[in-house]
Formats: sequence, structure tokens, C-alpha cells
Amino acid sequence: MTLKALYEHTNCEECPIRHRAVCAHCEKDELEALEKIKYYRSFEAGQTIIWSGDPMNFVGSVVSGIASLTQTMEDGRTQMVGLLLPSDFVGRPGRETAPYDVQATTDVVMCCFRKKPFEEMMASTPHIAHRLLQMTLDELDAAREWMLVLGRKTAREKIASLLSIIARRDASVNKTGITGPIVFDLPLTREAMADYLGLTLETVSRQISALKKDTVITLEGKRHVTIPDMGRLMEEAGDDADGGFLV
Amino acid sequence: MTLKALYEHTNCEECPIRHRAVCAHCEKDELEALEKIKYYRSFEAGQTIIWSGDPMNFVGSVVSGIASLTQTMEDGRTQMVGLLLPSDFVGRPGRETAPYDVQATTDVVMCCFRKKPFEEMMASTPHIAHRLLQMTLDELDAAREWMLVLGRKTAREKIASLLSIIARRDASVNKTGITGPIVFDLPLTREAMADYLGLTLETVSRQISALKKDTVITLEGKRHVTIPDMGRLMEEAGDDADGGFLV
DNA sequence: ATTCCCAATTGATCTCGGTCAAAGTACCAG
DNA sequence: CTGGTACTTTGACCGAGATCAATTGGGAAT
Repeated sequence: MTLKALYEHTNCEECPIRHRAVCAHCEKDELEALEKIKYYRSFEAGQTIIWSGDPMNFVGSVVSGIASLTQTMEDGRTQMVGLLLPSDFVGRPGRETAPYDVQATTDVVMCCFRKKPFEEMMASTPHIAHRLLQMTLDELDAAREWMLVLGRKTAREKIASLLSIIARRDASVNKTGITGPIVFDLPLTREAMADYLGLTLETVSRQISALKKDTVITLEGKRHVTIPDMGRLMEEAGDDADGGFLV
Repeated sequence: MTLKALYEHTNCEECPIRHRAVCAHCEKDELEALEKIKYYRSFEAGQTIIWSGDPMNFVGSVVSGIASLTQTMEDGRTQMVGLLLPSDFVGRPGRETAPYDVQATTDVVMCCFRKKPFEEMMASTPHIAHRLLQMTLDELDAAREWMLVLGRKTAREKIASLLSIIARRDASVNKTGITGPIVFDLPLTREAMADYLGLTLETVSRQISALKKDTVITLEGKRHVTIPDMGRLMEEAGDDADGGFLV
């Protein structure tokens, strides 16, 4: 159970986590070394994993739980700039300090490597460097996709976009494909959703109620979501039914 | 005159462009090969350099002029997701197609390399791969910084943020430092600014007028800007006077 | 059960920025 | 000088989403 996909594959049967990061199970020769320097860290919901501006001496990936990257202005306005789901990579090889806060949204377990040995490993393993570039490009695409959401979409479209992303990500986990209804639990509070979408929590709540009334989604309790028709949701999100990757 | 900074330095006296990309003047041994495969392309203002979704068979950097990365929804709403100033790198090693439109905002000259040989060069030159990762991380930081602008800042703060970025970038070009007044020409129309900031052009115009009235900036004509006090502008932008890199 | 606490919903009102419309300005070609 | 075009400014009005405030709902602990 460590990290993968610094190699080409996107799944490793041996690992309980779907990793998009680095996995030591495959390509044993080069990556066995990673096994030796890995360690686990646990965080409680609400805890700050890394403070913006602090020195950051490890890289790693999320094993379980949800973490978020957030930026905060002096007056308290906050914007979430990324969502870290299990298998997502955290860290910036070659950088000293963290550029944003990383917070545990739920209880989180991370698999970490001290940065120094990881960077040495990177230097001697071109595949890892290459894979890391690809992962960073993915994140960049996701961030830019989200700029469109933040800058130009309506509140309703924003909610639909977020649900769509979580649903798609979830579907890929369960290998369910995207036909038929999709069911999942929202991993975020209304407030966290608001911070991600550049809205207030009241607006988030209202729009979710509206989508429910219009049967775009079904809710059981506050968090358990059913999406009867994924295509419908993506129309609501203003997506042309294929774009919209993100996180 | 080519590209640099796949190496450590951030400036090369021989080159008329400040490059943050790849420059063949330094580290001649490895990079001379780049000289052989480089070529120039010119574009007129308004021209689309690359269409979203099209195959992209080159990488390169802007030599002169301004280009923009934009995403457009079916109904025409557009969001600029990046601004390319001289020396900025364009391209995605390892990716087949372009994820957004690249448009020439002014007349643009680019220095290009066919992707295939560039990627081969990358594979055999770890420094280049490393530098490319660092550049991509910079872009990622910039994109996430901009997410805060788009999601949480007021119209006035957005304008101030944009001016601040252009001013800072411009100051670094002229090695002027950031003391004393800063003078530059806006390289964007009001509409382009609006697309970058997630506003309408009318709001952009109004807020610029307001900043002018409050003597945060001075305007001669429509485009020539003087910033008497950079600190003041950054306060207006809501920045804590050091963050806010971008572009 | 009762209480407490926190997340979420819902309502009433306000406001910033969008929309629609009309001028104003600079630049170019003839 | 004149007309045309593209960019910009300014005004009047409107509405989506923010703000303020009250209420509801659902666990967990007592």
C-alpha cells in the first residue's frame, strides 16, 4: 500500500487505494527504495495538515479521507483551490515552502516520503520525473477548468459542476462507468462547497434544494446523493458532456 | 534569441527577450541542438494561434506581443485562463492536443520547436525536464492564485490585482525594482480584461474610472497607466503586499 | 427523553455587478 | 475634412447572489 502511477498504469490491484501518484508495487527495482522511506501520518477532520508559508519537508499522497487546498485573505475570505481525494499527490519537488493551507476535511491518512530522498530518487529515475510532470499538467488543467467555473458560471451551474466532478471521480473508483444512476456521499459540508465554488453556504443550500425540486438529483439525509441521469447533470453544469475533469 | 531558463538563470544578456523558458545560449553543449530545430512564427492581433482540441505539434515561447489562453462555453461565455507575456512558455510535453484556445491579443512572434525532437531532448537532458516541472509548478501557482481572485474578490479588487500583476511583471522586465512610480501600457482591451477577471467590460471600465478618481492610478489616453504608489495598489487588490505572483 | 451542538434550510431584504442603451473618442482611409 | 470602425465611457435599471436572521433537523452525550 503505497503510491503508484509515477508509472503509466492507473490502477494497481495490490493496493487498496486507487493511486494516481507513485506506487512502489510496480517496477520494483527502482521503486523499492521508496518503500524504505515511506511512512504514514493521520489527521483528524478539521486539522490543518500544512500551513501556507511553512517549510514543507515531505511529499506524499492521500490514502483515505478528503483534504483541501485553501487560500485565505486577511479579512477571512477563503477560496478552496483544490480538492485532494484518495490517491491524489501532495507536494512540490524542488520547492521549499507550501503555497497554501492543506486541511483535513474529513479524517485523513496520508502516505508520505521525506522530500530529500524523494527528490534524489526523482533525479535518478527519469520515469518518475516524467510522471510527476504529467501529474502537474493534470492539476494545471483542473485548476484552469475551475477558473471557468469560478469566473463565468451561475450558482446553479457551479453546484452541478461540483456534483458532476465528484460523481465522475466516484464512478471511476467503482468502475461503474457512467451509465445508470450514480450514488455517492457528499464529502463536503455546505460551507466547504461554498468555499470551493466562490459562493456563500446559503446559496449552496438553496441551489441544492432547487436541483432536488427539479429532480436533477435526489437527496437522502443531507449528504447521500443519487444522480438519476448524469447527462442531465452535465447539461445543468453547462459542460459539453466531455470536458470537465478536475481533481 | 531563443529560449532559456530550463536552466537556473532567469536572464541572459545575449537575448533580447527575458525568457523564463528555454534558452540555447547557456549550457551550449546540450542545448545547441535546440538551435537547430527552432523556428519562428508570427501572428496578427486577433488571430487564433491554436484551437482547443486541435493536435499540437510544437512547443515554444513568446518572443514579443501578448497571447492569451481562453476557454469558451457553447453559449459564448469566455474565461481567460492565462496570459502569455514575452518569455512565457507554451506547450505540453507528452500531450497530444491543446486544452484551450491560444489567441494573439496583440501581434505576436513565437519561437517554436517541433514537439518530437523537443521531447527527445527532454528525455536525454534531465535539467530540461526538471526546469519544465518547475515552470509548470509556477503556472499552477499562478492559476490557483487567480482562483482566489475570481472566486472571492470584488470588481475593484480584481482590477487592482490585474494591474498589480502587469505592473510587477513589467517592473521586473525593466529591472526598475518596485520603488517609485511605475509606468506601463495596458496590453489588453477592456473586453480582454473582463474575460480575464470574470467581469463585463462595462464594469471594468467603471472600476478603472473609479481607481483613477481615487488617484490609485493615473491614465493618459486609454492605455497608458501610471501607478504612483505600488503599495497602495496592492492594498486595493487585497494582497498582503508580497503574494500575488501570477502570469 | 432531554439537552446540546452543529449542519442545514428557509425567509426577507439589500447590493454589487450585469444588462441594455446612448454617447464619446481615437484612428484610419479616402 | 469626412465618414467609418473599433474601443471606451457613462447612465438607468434590474436581478442573482450576498447578508442578516430565524428555524429546523439530526446525532451524541447525559
